[in-house]
Amino acid sequence: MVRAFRVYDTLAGEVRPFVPRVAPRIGLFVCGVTPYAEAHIGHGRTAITFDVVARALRRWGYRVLYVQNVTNLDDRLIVRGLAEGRDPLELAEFHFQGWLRAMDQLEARSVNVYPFATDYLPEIIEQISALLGRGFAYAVDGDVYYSVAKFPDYGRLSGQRVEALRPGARIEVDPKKRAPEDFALWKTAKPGEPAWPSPWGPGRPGWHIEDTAITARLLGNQYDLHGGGTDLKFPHHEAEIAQAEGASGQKPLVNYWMHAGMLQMHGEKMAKSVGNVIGLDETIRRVGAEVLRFYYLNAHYRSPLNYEEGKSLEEAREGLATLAAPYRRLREEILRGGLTRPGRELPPEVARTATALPHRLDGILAEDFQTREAIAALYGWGRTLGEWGSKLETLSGAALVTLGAPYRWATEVLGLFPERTSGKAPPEFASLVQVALEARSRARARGDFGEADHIRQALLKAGIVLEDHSTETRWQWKRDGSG
RNA sequence: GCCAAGGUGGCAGAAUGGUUAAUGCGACGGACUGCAGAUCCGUUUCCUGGGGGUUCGAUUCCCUCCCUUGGCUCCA
Repeated sequence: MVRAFRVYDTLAGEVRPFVPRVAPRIGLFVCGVTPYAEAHIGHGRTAITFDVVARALRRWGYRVLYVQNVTNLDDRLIVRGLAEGRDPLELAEFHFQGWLRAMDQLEARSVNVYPFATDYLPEIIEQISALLGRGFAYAVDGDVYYSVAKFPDYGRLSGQRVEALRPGARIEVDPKKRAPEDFALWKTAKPGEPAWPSPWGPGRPGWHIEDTAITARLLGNQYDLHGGGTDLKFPHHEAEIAQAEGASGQKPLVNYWMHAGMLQMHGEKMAKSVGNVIGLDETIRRVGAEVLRFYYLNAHYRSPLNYEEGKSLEEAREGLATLAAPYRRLREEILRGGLTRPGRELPPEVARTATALPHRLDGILAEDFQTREAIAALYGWGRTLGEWGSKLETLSGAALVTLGAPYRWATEVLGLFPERTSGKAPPEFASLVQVALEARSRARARGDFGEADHIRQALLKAGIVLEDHSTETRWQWKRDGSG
């Protein structure tokens, strides 16, 4: 019924078979963004990683509930809001809408619920109360902290020993804490800050507690799969385990932990704090969402991916173009003749390969989501398809559809080659281009290549790329003049 | 300092206890073209950080050293 697969579990430190708690259902939670500013391409990488995970699981017959939280209240939002004279909640909403638009362009629509932290205040307060009641937390003048010493497993996920930590290495230690490793569950509001009522006075939740309050409500005290960037392993995910298992008394919180590798910028982590970020929106505008998506998937999700300005995405664009070209041709052929077009059938072995390849690709992804391996295999098929070249015209509609099967797999699982091409020109535009092409053909026929090249150049400036073939000239609409 | 993940061709980046270590980019040659591009064919045989060990055989497993990246309490 459902396909078996294996995944690298951070807690186990190895690739192991995935067993859902209640097959075929899988509860998936991924730490989402804090929308205090425009997202960068590092955030995009994590989102695409888990988008493919969710797509693959669904294809394999699992019923996935994919939850990605939105931290719409936090210190950075407050600081930013104050600086810009905007309400932090409104600021969060604004940037979250931008995030959603980017996700839509990137074909990442697999999230079922984007819960906002502020919609789960009752659950958060309930969980903090439970932790206080069970002795895992303590209150100090309106703040509530988790006492890490009460939770012996703390540090298991990241392999850290609490004694070996260096307090204050990056963040200064809050003097109200009993121990430097303790973390805030509830924070008193300072004047002018957004605040919610609580048994400990008006304030707001700490960062870690929102996730476990949300998952307890939506996915239960225990669930299957938790994802996020590796930078969240410690302390965020350790804190989640400590909170949830402490509050519910049930363990483990999750059965599998997946962590996506960092996107690096010239060998350094891309982060606002480092000041080396490249915006998600501007990148999508510049190279197109599909190129960016391909760039992410052309590496293993756990490996660090090094971004080189002026090189990485340009290389990805070339690589994607090579892979996409034969499929574009195939699609044009299908559109021209339709599915019912008569013609030759495929040689049996070609048909067999085309039909079997998607299953082989599933097998590759079922081994810890090796998207790069799958893409490598697709290139092989692309070459086969390319060899058919002009012979495509002789094939039946059904044969053409069969040839496209591996690419349709890529659309379904990897989200590449979307049917909806944003660079599609409207019909009236197309007929204008056609007029120009006819003029150029006449010029070429009479040997006036100066005029022919002039037309070609003029069209190129408008973003139209021509390809002369033996019997016709095809054209393609590029997103921008640079491509 | 401690913990974690890595070091593979010109570059990016896979995989595996065993025939020529994938794939892409780039480069070069050829076909096609008025030219170019796109596409197709071919070439790019000397690539697994250093040093030990286990093994018939190591890039893979073990030890050690060096280097890079991430984390060390509100970073995806």
